[in-house]
Amino acid sequence: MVEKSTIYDIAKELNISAATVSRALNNNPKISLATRKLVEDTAAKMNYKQNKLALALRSGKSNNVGVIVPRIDSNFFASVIRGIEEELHPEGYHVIICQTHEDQKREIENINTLLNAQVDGILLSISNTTKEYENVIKRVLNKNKPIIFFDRKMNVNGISSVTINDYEGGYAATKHLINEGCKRIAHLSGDQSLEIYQNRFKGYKQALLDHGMKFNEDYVLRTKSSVDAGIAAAKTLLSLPTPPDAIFSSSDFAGLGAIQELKEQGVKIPQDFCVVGFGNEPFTKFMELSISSVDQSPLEMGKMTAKVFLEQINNTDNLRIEKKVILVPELHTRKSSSRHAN
Amino acid sequence: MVEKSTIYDIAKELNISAATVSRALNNNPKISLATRKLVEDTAAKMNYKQNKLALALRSGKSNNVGVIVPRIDSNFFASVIRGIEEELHPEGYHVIICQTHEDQKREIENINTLLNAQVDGILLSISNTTKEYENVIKRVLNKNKPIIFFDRKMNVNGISSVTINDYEGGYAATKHLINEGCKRIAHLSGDQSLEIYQNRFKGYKQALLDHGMKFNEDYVLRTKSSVDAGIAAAKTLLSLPTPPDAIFSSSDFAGLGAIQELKEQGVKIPQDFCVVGFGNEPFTKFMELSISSVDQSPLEMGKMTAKVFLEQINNTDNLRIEKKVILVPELHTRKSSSRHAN
DNA sequence: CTGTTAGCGCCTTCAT
DNA sequence: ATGAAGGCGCTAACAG
Repeated sequence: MVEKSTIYDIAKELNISAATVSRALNNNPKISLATRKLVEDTAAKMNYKQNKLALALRSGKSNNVGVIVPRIDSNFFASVIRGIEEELHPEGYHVIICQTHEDQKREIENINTLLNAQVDGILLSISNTTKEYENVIKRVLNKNKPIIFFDRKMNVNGISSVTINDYEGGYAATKHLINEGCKRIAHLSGDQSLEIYQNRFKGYKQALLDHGMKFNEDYVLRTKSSVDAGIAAAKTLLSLPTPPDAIFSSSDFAGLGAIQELKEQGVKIPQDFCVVGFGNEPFTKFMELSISSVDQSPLEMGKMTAKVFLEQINNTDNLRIEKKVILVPELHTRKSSSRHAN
Repeated sequence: MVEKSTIYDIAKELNISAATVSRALNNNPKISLATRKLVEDTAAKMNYKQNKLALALRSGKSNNVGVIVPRIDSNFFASVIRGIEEELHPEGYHVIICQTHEDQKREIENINTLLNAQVDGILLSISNTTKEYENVIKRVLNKNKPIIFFDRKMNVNGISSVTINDYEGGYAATKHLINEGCKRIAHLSGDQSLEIYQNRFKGYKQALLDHGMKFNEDYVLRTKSSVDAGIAAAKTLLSLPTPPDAIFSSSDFAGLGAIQELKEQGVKIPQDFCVVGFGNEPFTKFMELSISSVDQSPLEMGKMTAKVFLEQINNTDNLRIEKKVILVPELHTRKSSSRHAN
């Protein structure tokens, strides 16, 4: 058994040309049934496997797609990637993963490396927004390779994106708290340089105003997405002269931290204080005091992102498509905010 | 600005040969400083980027590594992949992700696709064990490409693996329960066709015997790794004539389900019943009644797997190395099994 | 229906 | 110090 065989090896074996072998293997119609059969059998016998690298070099198509995320070990991003992979796999594409760790330098570096590796497209959730960054993005566009944002996007002309309606998510969460009778709703607002957090904040604010409630700056705390940040935030809020009676957290982790601190201080949830998070992390459902949260349907988002990429790559007319897909978030109400019968 | 340039474009621009350009760009010592500088500047000006695909075809080295996992959206596998990526990225390798969904057919298919894509190695956590499968694995070995198992391995000659000591994990968890005073310890044992679950089971059994406790077949339930399976298992156990007073679950999810059912039936944890899980999923720590669990240090496992791969690939002598790395599991005791002061 | 040729972009002998 | 040539493995255009 030969360890590695090329179409040339098969050709030599059969005393025919490599081109014929190639044609036979690729189901080219103008090949006699006899030779096709012969070639196929010999290929199998010699354990021939097509070298996709050579094919890629020749065709200019690698069938690889780069995916860039801040980190992969978060339920959200892992699920998005799962969706992407599941949608792309049947189409013969491979997914190459890169992490940025929220570091913009690494993000730009990753984009360049992926381009050098000749990926057919890049799907990414940005870490940051600057002018320099925008230029790099545009360079990708110039190469005529699809680049698609998911979740964390940036407004650049000609670039498609798949996001959820964060505004609506923030609005729904806040409205729900209002319906539960909460009067002073605080907000843990995340990194405001990112659109997603801006929009959750806007939704929160608008919901307050639409329901005749006063917007209070003191109730808005900029927090990181971590349990500790949530604990700290709750401490701050509870020490206010007039503490709030509810929190809409833009992050489940911060929400969890807040709940821990509230309990620590003997605050009764949901009777005296309600909490809603964002992200629908698995743990929100598992807790004894389950946490209400806004679901971002990451699997769906991944699949949709992949679909937009496929549309774009299969778009033979040369016109550039710009598609903005906005998924609808879904509020899952759980114990942490359910005062009425459940 | 040219959209795409090759060394030939640079050569033409400077009226020199492509070979010289290549040499200059690759820091070949026998190039005059003048031309090198010239080439570098022009390359920058023309926005030249090396085509890694061509390089890969020529050198037979793609700098891609395939990683095959049952699924990516579990904390464990996502963390392992993170570790792999972090270790491999600085070395210039890319990580290509494939999911099997525990389907052996897809696993074999994935291996073949990765080989055709000319990856430099394959890191995988197997889904299943059959003779056919073993043959495919051997075929990879014959190609002289490193293949490394992590977590879920299979004993094949010449293949390295990185695992944790599941036996020890099971032993420690069980011993801990004994120390807490539990007398009738049950075990939710997972898919016994996989080594990891076999070993956790063995550790459990041996711990019982070593401490003069009786091993009771009725207390061992084969369960899937899911909350529902845990609920069902708890129901079964509680309906026994002599129900157990503790559970060592080979899965955190099943452990969680069991806890939910125990509470449902009014059993007091940890006073009347202790539970220890396996995997140290994030939620085990977050619960109000936090769940004791055995940590598998997935990040470490990923990094170690990558290191073993690098060792193997950089091993110039042709001798085949077989390395079995076994990480030490760490029991995190939490409320679900802490009767004594915490 | 099949063979010949050429080229994707790169690097590396072998010359000079 | 540089150039010319060939080949990694594949397919598509051009011949017949």
